[in-house]
Amino acid sequence: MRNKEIAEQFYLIAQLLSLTDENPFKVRAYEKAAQVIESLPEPIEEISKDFQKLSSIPGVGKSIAEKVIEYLNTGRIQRLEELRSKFPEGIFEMLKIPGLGPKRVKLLFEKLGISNVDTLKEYAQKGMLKGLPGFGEKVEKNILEGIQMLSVSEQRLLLFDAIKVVEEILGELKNKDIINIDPCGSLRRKKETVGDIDILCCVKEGKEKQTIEKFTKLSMVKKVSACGETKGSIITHSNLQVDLRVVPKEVYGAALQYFTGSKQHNIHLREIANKKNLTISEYGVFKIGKKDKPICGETEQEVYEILGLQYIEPELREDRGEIELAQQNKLPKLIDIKDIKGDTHIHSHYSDGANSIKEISEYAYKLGYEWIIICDHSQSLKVAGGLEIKTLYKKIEEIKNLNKTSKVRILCGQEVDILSDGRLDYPDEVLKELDFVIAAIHTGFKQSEEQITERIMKAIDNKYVHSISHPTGRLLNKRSPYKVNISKVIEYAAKNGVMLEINAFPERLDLDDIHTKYAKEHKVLLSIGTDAHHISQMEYMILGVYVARRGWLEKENVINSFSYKELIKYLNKRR
DNA sequence: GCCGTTTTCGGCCCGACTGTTTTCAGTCG
Repeated sequence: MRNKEIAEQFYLIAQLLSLTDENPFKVRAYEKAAQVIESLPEPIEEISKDFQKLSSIPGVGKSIAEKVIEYLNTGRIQRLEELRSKFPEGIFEMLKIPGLGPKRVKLLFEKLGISNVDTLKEYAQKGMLKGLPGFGEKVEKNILEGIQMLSVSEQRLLLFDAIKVVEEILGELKNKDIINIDPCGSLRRKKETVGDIDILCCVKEGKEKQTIEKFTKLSMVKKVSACGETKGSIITHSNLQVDLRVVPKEVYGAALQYFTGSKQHNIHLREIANKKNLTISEYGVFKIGKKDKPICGETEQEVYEILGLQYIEPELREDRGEIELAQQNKLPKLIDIKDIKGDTHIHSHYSDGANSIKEISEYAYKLGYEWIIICDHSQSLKVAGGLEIKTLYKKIEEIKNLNKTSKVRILCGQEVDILSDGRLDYPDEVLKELDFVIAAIHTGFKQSEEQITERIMKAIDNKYVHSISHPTGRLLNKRSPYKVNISKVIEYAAKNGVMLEINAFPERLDLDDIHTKYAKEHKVLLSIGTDAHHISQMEYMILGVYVARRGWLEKENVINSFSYKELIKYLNKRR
């Protein structure tokens, strides 16, 4: 699957074009195409076999389609090479400096010949940028600070960590002057990682400025980058940017909609608005030409309604077809945390978990679950305390006994290693004694795409395997997925009635949203497993539900919504 | 470069803040 790689080429073209005098909309067109290609669940190399199909992808026209083909055939794009030859490599790094955009980078390059960050730093330190049009004392200082930032924070924050930060901010900020306060942006859309944090609020009249000032003095603030009448922007000690916007109550919904994004979703909405002779901003929906009073905007629902759209849940707002479905009133009814009746992947102290099965079952009861599945590691995974067959039988016995008194039904499962040759880590006569088997790859990450894909498909062939755990093996910010043709795995799982897991561990979230949606389209059932190694981690379930929602799943698509009776019926049918 | 129930040409989302400016350009989201 080369979608990311190809999208990257178009992002580069867009960046370089922004340095030229080209039509800015051309830049946007390349960016849009890159985003669309990045979000495709199918390998673009497959789609490209049919030029018609490729060029009919919204945002991909004839010219970009040709470039995709060119890249697939030759490994390069002529247009990109031309652009590259005009600008040195160091330019890309300069474009990453916060506060420095294409216009100024171009100016620096053309007037002073500056083409990398180090040179820029020298010039700025010596005060040699002043005098260029638009460059003053402050700009010089901001560039130096921007360079500082560049070296420290490259990574995006895990959703789970971002949620914690927001809780802290809201806790400090809340007082009687605040009427409403909500995190927006990618955090509200529950994206797997978050680049910065946007918070929206409305306050009692006359308290706007005061609220922003209080925000810029929070204990976590390292630097205040903006402090105006309606907006404050800070950098925290951990180099995270947090923005606060204050808006009037009458247009809170319009602002919430606007700041939730995504950018592409909003652009699409505004195009629809324009066709209806309307215009939308964070201050409401207006008739074109009548900017004095908004038609509506107190709630998000109103905004969608006036555009002739069904309300769209934040998790869907990525411009991946949700707007078209909303026009036809055909949006999926997304699964909710309340639909969850059990967890399919919890480790106990039999392997590397911290708690006993009894403790886990008691905690599950507190969470309101009907059932849980205890999946420990299998015998070859020695570092994680993988269970020898003898111990596994002891575990089966213990669960049988616990079930006599337990308030939640406990199923005995195992997370069984898919060995490097595709065999499973227990023989069939052992597997058949288990209620639930999830198969997973923990070794041989370096194998080729063919090998890994084959391994997983072989595991799917085993009639005792119910689900494939963390199907791509990625760790956010740490490790790329192993090379696996995941769309092929999804199609094969569909054919064989095997589930795929949405692993809800904060740094996994694997499957991701895009392939979860692809799995649904192929009628694959998903299992959400927290992979908890401590009972407190069973709360990660919500993260799995977020992925499911971003993948358009309804409760029917997720085994965790099954009652105990339905679950057993389903599992027996499979055998 | 993309796209089309007004169009195959002429549009393409919208506003806040900053810094350098005397009315606006650049950047960001």
